[in-house]
Amino acid sequence: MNSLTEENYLKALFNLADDKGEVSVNDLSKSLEIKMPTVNSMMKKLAEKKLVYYESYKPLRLTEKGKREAGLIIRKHRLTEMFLVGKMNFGWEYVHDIAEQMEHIKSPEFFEKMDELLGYPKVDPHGSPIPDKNGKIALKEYNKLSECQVGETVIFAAVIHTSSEFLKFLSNRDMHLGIKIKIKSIESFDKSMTIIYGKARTEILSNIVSERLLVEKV
Amino acid sequence: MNSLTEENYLKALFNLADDKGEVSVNDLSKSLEIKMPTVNSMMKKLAEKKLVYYESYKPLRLTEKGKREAGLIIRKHRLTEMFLVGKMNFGWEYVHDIAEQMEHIKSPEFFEKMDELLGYPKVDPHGSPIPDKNGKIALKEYNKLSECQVGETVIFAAVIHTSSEFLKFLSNRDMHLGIKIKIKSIESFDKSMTIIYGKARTEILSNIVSERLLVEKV
DNA sequence: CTACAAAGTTAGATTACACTAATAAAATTT
DNA sequence: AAATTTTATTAGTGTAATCTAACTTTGTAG
Repeated sequence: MNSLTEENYLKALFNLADDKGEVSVNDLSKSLEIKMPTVNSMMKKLAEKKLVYYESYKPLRLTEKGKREAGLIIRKHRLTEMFLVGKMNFGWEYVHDIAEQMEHIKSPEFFEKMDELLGYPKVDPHGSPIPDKNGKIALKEYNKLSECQVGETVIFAAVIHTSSEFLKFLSNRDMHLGIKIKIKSIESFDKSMTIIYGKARTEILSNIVSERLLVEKV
Repeated sequence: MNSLTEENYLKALFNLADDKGEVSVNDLSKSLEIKMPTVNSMMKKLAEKKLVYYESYKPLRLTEKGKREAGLIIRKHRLTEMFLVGKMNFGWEYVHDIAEQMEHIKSPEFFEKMDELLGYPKVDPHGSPIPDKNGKIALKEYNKLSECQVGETVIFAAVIHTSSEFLKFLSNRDMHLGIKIKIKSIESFDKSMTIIYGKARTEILSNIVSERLLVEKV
């Protein structure tokens, strides 16, 4: 059994992994706000437990076992978020901090029940996929809204780097997952984007915003 | 803010307190399965934090502040148990272990929402009172079934020392909170009790069992 | 009322997880 | 290619929460 601390390292490793699955000690240190020497020794410990491949001065990688355990923690986090929004009427901007604590609860039955009551959802309230019972995560073929062209119509599918302020910003403009968005124009000097959605509603989004919105092409 | 460990000591102190509010180091040690010297030093720490009155070789007592904080943890525990039974369809024998973990979650909004969704319940699924938002617990005037007389009719109101095996034992016999129980006879040699309840159902309960059932006189 | 047992305390060791300071390796800039 | 910066590691320290062993105080049984 892994400690709460170990679980937090595993989750951060999973979330920071690039396409090769590699993470630097430095990035992990910054993400967890824990100094590098502490991270370094924890990596040796996780390597002992066969959760991480560790070699001096090389990037870190989760083992299959590590990926599985991280995936299961993320599964608990995202199921909880879904439950809080779907069954307890929380707004999507309030659920992260609670899920951050609930994800460490040891009780397969509890999360099984949540999953069942929710009807086995595939994504969480922010559009992120929920890993399956083996910790496997389906990777979605989404595009950033910022990379779409003028004239395209897309479906708003997920948000990345979901701070509660940003989520409130979206809610205030009635921008919910699933809505259709048409790109009316893009300013060349700052890449700000004018979009149309809902009942002929128009908004101008800065590039900072459009980079955080993931969409599906129709 | 108290650590998870400190919270567990506070809760145990609250639950073990006798009518004077006194707890011995020894009892606390046994209850937590933590050796006496460890308990001893933790008591000094909690005394520093004004949560416990501590004097060498004297029984322990929670301060008002300590009682409040313990009560609030128990509130979270019992609200969770109620939620698991009432909103997630768990049997009453399965909820203790999950609540034991959830009671440490820091999020007033989460428990507020639970309370609201449950319609502000006064007792948990085992009949134990739920402390209010100030950690104050209403004390109930229940009697042990074992102390009732032949011929009396009482209402089953709560269980004490609720192990999951014992709760299953009761469920298997359709003995749920709120049912009427009539005492038909008591054997003098072992105090075993023959009762009638439900649809003219008869059962014989050992004294061990009847001591754990709390009832209200009608 | 003394002796022994039970309960409580003190002292010192251990483990997990964090830190700072110093050092070493790798990457980048000039 | 050398110098500099960034990243990574090692060594040593601190705190929280646990333990065992040894000692002290309190309560009780003869």
